[in-house]
Amino acid sequence: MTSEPNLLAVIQRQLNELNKSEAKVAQAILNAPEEATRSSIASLAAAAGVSEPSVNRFCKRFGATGFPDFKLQLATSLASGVRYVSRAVEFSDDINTFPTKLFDNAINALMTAKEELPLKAIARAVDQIAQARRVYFFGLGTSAAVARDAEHKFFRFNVPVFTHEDPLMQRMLAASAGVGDLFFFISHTGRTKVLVEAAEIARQTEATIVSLTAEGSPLADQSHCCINVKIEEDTEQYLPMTSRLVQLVTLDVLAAGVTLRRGEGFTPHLARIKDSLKDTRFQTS
Amino acid sequence: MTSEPNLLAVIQRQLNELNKSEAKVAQAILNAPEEATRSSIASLAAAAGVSEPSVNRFCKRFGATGFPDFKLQLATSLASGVRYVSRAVEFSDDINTFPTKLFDNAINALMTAKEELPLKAIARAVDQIAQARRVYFFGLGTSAAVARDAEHKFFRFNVPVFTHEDPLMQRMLAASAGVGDLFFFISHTGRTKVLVEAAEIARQTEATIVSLTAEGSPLADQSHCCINVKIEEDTEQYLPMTSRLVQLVTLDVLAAGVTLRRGEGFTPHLARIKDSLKDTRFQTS
DNA sequence: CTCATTATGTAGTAAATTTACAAAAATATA
DNA sequence: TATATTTTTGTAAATTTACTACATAATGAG
Repeated sequence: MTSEPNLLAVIQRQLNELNKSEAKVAQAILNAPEEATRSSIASLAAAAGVSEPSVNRFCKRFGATGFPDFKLQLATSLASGVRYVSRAVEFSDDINTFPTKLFDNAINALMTAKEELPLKAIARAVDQIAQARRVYFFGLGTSAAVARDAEHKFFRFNVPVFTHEDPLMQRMLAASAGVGDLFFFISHTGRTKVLVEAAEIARQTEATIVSLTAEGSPLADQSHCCINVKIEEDTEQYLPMTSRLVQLVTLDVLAAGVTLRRGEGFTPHLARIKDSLKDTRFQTS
Repeated sequence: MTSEPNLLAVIQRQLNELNKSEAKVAQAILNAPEEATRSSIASLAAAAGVSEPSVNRFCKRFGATGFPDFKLQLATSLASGVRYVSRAVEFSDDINTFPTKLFDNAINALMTAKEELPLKAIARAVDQIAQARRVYFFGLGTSAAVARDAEHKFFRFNVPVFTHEDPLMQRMLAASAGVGDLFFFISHTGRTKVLVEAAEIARQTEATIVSLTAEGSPLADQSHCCINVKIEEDTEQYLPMTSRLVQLVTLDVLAAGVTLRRGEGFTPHLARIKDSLKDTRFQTS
């Protein structure tokens, strides 16, 4: 089954590559998706201002066998509960609308990322992490929190893991790196100067450089392995919200990959770590 | 729209009360529901061994306006039913399966949380944060990274924000709190001793205590306001993965809530913060 | 057994969808 | 710039699909 998880997102993404009348159809559907699932090809054609065959061609372009099949896929996609592609919070929103919007945006971002996971890069990064003697997670701003989260995950693999938010520490550690050291840089844009500089410094050593960042960015250029996660544009203006979620889950994937690499015999080790926390908690009554 | 959660269950339940040919139709649909959504009224009638109008009548009996409408409802019902299943990573998984599983689990966790958002608690927490003179975000382990992330978001609101991972610092800060101070505790279980103790200490002051944790937990008991997000059980044994994502998005919701509270006039302030980062990045070529 | 009621199917009709083809627009080429 | 070629779009006819009205069959009551 190759049914797309979110048909609306796919339509949204391809909006530019459509020709005039197909774009009109796309817009009509995006405007009122639920209605589209209920309307006939004639009424949708009218709503979009195009002819009926244009609607039909549109449907086939998106992998449906025809209009009814398309409606079915659309309905299925909508049923998942994520209504719209990506909706910005507005000042007119109230408590009943904006929380849902934010959750929807987060879900959409993960769905989009999931569709285009760079599996080869991930596999390679797992290899490199599994072999590393020491791993440094470096990020700044929001990505610093992501790096911190990664640290909490990866230290479980018997590999010394370090995080530093201080750019000067990052530079110095990069400079003193050697064989077996792995620097893992996290950055949404891949253009943060001090981080890129740290990567440049590390690059001059024997260390391996992996980055979770935008393809083609200065940071990616410095990396032996770049994991480029498809980032749905953050629609909100001032807070990076969705990109870090994708980063976190991607790091989960890497952690799981390393665990699988270690094999079943590694489970007791993880269990011991888990047990060590037992006494820090109040028991469930 | 009062669409039933599971149309198949409804059909199953009414099976006895149907007359002969309607029962045949019901059986045909129950045997192959997915296929039914794709077939025409003629082929379904053939499959059931009845006439086309019988199928049509069957559809109307179950609240649909006709056969196409029924198919739509059926498809919707099938889609939403399959959604909420999270699957654990197994040692037999390979690179093509486990990344998808992890993303699916993350998506499911967010969808589940979205269904049962504690809007009143969220609204209250927004109120309290918006009025606070000082906000402390405290978490330990994975939640420390979440707290760090929150710090990065909330400092934008002109309110002094602090995070400390050190339990001793947390205790001391809690002890010296006063009116206008808000302690925001983040904990998946709500049972981490040192965190609960810090909350108890803070509780003896004039400070406000908000927590993002499990309902009914010791930590929740200490809080003036507890935001209980529905946590899909982490199926993986050793790494808390999905719960922190829900926490992060919930904090995004709170941040957005505070922004909306501040009103449109606040936008320039946020823009200034954003601009301040401009020179830290390499320009896009 | 007959009548009334309900259930089911037949056939025709209306609607919706698709196909084939032609006109129009856009693009490339001379 | 004019012409040829390709792509896009619409028209109209063909086909498939769904629905309605009505007739027949089955069921049950008196």
